[in-house]
Amino acid sequence: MATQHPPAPHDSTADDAPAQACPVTPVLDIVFSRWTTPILWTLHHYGRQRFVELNRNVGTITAKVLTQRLRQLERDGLVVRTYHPEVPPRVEYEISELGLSLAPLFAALTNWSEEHLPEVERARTAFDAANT
Amino acid sequence: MATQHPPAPHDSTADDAPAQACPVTPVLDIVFSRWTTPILWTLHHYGRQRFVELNRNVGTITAKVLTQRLRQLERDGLVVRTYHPEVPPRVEYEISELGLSLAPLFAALTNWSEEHLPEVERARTAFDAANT
DNA sequence: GGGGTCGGTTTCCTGTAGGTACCTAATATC
DNA sequence: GATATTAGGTACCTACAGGAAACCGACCCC
Repeated sequence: MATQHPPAPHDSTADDAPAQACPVTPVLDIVFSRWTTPILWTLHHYGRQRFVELNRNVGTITAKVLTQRLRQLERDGLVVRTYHPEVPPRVEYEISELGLSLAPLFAALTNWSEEHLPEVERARTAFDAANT
Repeated sequence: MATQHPPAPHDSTADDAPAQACPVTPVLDIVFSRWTTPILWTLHHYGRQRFVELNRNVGTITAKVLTQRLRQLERDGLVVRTYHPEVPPRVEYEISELGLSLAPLFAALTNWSEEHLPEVERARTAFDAANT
């Protein structure tokens, strides 16, 4: 599960600790593990949706992976799953209040993207040009 | 290289496009691909460092992966590599100005972490308790 | 001439994320 | 009775990221 970033947490004994102390690491596994941002974004953009809708609206994700990610997001309290025991079963997903609290973070992200992405682009072409 | 998030970019034709249009996706590959945050954090925390120092200061990363990530970060313009053609070669890495522009983003991240991580913790234990 | 240092590079090997395909229960429709 | 539907679950397989270890060149020390 915690395969995305450095291995062991740490007892946070201040300064001899290397980058495990990097304070953002745990958040990344929660919010920025693969597919989670597109899912959250889709839920935020289209509102509450059932499984198949979500499956269509998020890009090319397969049903298996979608359920995996949704379980994780549900476990972390970022999305709410409501199951209706009807005859063709109906399940709806929506963003939780905790999930909505990520909004400023996403805003900061898009903001940085708008301001600095072209600069990254330029750096890349310059780098590639320098290494013929 | 772009293995972390949804497949193809998109010509951004507004509304029929699904989650590829998620505006944060490209930034994630740049800033939040594996090991990049610990590296950036270490460079920011300890200042300019040479390769072996960095290798020690970032947690358990291997030299191979460290060079890969540093190349990527250099190419994206987030770190600056200075090579001194001395006898035991000396190479120093430091955060670029563009890299420093990520500071508010990291701040937002740590801020969210401090405010909401316990809530995630609670959600997890509640979820695990509900699924005996 | 043997060993050490620095900044990598190369080769080999493995774990695992993720894809494909097929299965289910319960009903409704044809 | 055949077929479709929903929300997944399961088995199998593959690709690739990343770890381990050996190697390198140019010089220094001993």
